[in-house]
Amino acid sequence: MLRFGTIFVIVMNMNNQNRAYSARRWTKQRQVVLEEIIRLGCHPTADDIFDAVRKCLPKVSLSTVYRNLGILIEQGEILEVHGPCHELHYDHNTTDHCHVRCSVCGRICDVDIEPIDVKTVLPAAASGYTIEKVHITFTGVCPSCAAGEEREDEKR
Amino acid sequence: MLRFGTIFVIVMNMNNQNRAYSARRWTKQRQVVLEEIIRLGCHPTADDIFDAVRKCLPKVSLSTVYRNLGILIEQGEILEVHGPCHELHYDHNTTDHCHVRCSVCGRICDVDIEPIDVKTVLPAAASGYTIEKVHITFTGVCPSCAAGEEREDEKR
DNA sequence: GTTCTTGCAAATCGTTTGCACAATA
DNA sequence: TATTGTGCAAACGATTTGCAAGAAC
Repeated sequence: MLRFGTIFVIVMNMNNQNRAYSARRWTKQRQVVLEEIIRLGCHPTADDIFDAVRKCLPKVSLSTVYRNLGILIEQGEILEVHGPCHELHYDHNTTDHCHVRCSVCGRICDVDIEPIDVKTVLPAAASGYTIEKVHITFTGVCPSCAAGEEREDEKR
Repeated sequence: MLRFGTIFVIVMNMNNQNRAYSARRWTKQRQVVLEEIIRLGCHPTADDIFDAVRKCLPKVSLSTVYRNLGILIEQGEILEVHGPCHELHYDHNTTDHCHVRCSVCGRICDVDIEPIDVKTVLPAAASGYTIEKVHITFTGVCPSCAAGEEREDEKR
């Protein structure tokens, strides 16, 4: 899926034949979804976000959370991150950065390294490709799991 | 999920209380699944593999394909790769390598670059983490889609 | 007042599981 | 012959969609 950042409003309405433009309304639900992603920090799943949002807005529905996640992604406010399982995680840090995924607890954290200079590896890498993005994800054991790894492993 | 390569036989039977060991049988279905992944090349999905296998074995079921994909992963014969959508792709190239994902056609290809020297970025990257793996995925437009991109885009 | 957004329920998609029968070692 | 693997159907979890009522502009 291509992402267009802030020009989403045009993309969003490609099958809305009669109108060239459709404005988004800023709703309480969307605001709380975004706030909770930021507050929760370490890359929550849709379900984590749903639980958090429900504390503010008890009547919110899961589909509203999903719809707003989609909108926030298109607006470039958040990013999708693939977790170790088959669920997506959401990240409010939209700058270029990498992720570390703990293979024990499954938590995903940001890595603030100097982005590897992709241009130096690209020509050999993918001849003919026009590269738009690079995703780098490390998998390993986080400090807290390393400290108590036996215990963590026994739990599963 | 941790992978243990060829020692899977022990891991596989953790809840098979009475036996310490369980041998895998080499079935026609498993063989064809592996053959088709190799033949199809460019990282097929479970469904692609199912379609291909069905041409050899018309009565095969999708669950058999999934079960054998799981077994082949545990045996270290193939790898899972996250695609652009919510489906998994499978890769018979189990050496260290990167992927390029075309944002137009969605195809995933291998990138044979000299793996970036992870050790040089690691200490700063994830202090305290014991890194086991690095996944690098490029997103871009492949040569064939770049040539006919307008047409491809119109199709959707 | 228009039309975007919501909440609900039902649908969908990819994947997994339970079970009786078939195949492998 | 013992036990693994299969095919089928039904279950599953994550996500999406249709629709009528509600909210934003």
